[in-house]
Amino acid sequence: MLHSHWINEDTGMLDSAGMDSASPEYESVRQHYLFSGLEQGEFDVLMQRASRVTIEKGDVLFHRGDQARNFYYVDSGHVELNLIAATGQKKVLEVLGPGRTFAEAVAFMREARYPVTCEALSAAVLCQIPNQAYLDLINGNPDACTRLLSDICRHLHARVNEIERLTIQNAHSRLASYLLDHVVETQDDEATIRLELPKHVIASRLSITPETLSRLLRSMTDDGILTIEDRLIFVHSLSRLRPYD
Amino acid sequence: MLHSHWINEDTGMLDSAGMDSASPEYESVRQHYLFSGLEQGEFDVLMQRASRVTIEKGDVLFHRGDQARNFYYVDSGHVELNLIAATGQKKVLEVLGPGRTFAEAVAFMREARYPVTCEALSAAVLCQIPNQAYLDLINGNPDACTRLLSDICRHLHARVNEIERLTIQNAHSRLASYLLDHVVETQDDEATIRLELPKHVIASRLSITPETLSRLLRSMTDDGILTIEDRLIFVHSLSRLRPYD
DNA sequence: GAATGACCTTGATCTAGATCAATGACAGCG
DNA sequence: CGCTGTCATTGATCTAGATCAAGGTCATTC
Repeated sequence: MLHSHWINEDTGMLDSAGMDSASPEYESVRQHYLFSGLEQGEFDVLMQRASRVTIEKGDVLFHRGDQARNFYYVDSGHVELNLIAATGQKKVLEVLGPGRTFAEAVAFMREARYPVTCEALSAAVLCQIPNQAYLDLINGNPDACTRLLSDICRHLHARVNEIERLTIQNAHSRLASYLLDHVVETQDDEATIRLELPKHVIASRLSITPETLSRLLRSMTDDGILTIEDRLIFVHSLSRLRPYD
Repeated sequence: MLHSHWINEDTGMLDSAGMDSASPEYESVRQHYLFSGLEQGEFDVLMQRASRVTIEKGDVLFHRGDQARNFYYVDSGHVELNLIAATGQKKVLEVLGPGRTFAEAVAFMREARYPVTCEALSAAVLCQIPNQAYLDLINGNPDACTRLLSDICRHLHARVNEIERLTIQNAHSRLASYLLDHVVETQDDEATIRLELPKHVIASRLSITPETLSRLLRSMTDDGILTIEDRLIFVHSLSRLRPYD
């Protein structure tokens, strides 16, 4: 279940605590590029219509097909956006941590329904912003509108890349790309990678099974390309990892 | 090669014939929802900066990674947007016919490069519109901006669906979905489908090989679900086709 | 009317990755 | 403490779909 200062479905107003932009805890929201271009007054109005949602690990924030009335900013914790097949197979599209927004693109569809399901990977605190509140704001704010366009185009671009990865790359290359995307430290031909997510989540992100992920990593260590130590991976030869990418 | 009244790369102005909005041949462009909301004066300005491009079958309009300075409206013919792997494999993302626009989403990225390659499937006539011309226009036209947002979100949505098809559906279901999307006539449990594209293009669109497509259609006819007659497919039992979807 | 080339089909074989099944390694908890 | 649940590994097997190879059907061109 969701444990939250929940928004009243009918009035769109807060049931309990509202968000006060003066409160330092929402300064982080203010920094996000979707909001940074707003006047302080505009931002205040927006935050008055926003609310705070606390969810526990495994909670579902919304299901695919639900009416989309809000979008979200992640304060703390992690959530995943996934697709679930009739057969029960799950594909993780994206994992979002603090500072990221999601579902903002859905706000602008007429018959707005979430195209994905959102599930918490850990306890998380979110800022929930009604689509209409934001729409009211950018109507008459061409600057914010252009920024939003650019934001959504980046998403679109990311999806095109994802389709490419799925169709013209194999599991091996997808893993290599993923690893190269998560390097935390590098020097010469070596690098250190920190796996922030449980392996089975990474597997789903890469559209492979946990077994296959395990075997791929195994074969890479056997080939001497890398060493695994708990959640840390040491790449000994970036030049041998990269060709797969 | 491209045979066109080509736009001058440096000045962004026409080398030869410009587009005159008064000319009846551009009325179709005017109808498109990206332009229908514009004032006549705005539209005229836009068309003065647009140009006409004629391409032959197999011509490449732009390559993936090229600087994106224009987007396009299809007057006649068909073009495909594809991705090509290092190994030479090709994946067709989308096929566009008369009345469709493409690459408009790229206009709003800062470092704008085409994320796909555009190739003509047949001789085609396109209307080429400089991104900047359209950007100038919607700057100060919140209505056009919102419509554009909605357009791009629909694209985004389509990509999410595509990813779903690729990851949690198999080739059989993808074909079924494709067929159901291309029904031209239906009654009761039967339907007629017209294949507008060569089978190998359809195959790539579905991310399968032509051989597999041929075999899948074969097995469906063997099962009595459908009959194929040249480019026409008669579905005898939609209820047996649909479950795959 | 042979020749070329674009499509499509069909068969034989191969393979990446899934699935099924068993076992470990831990963490939390009564 | 042993118990239960979660996560990861490893092996054995299976399979969807790719790849390779060979024809077959047209339309176009010389």
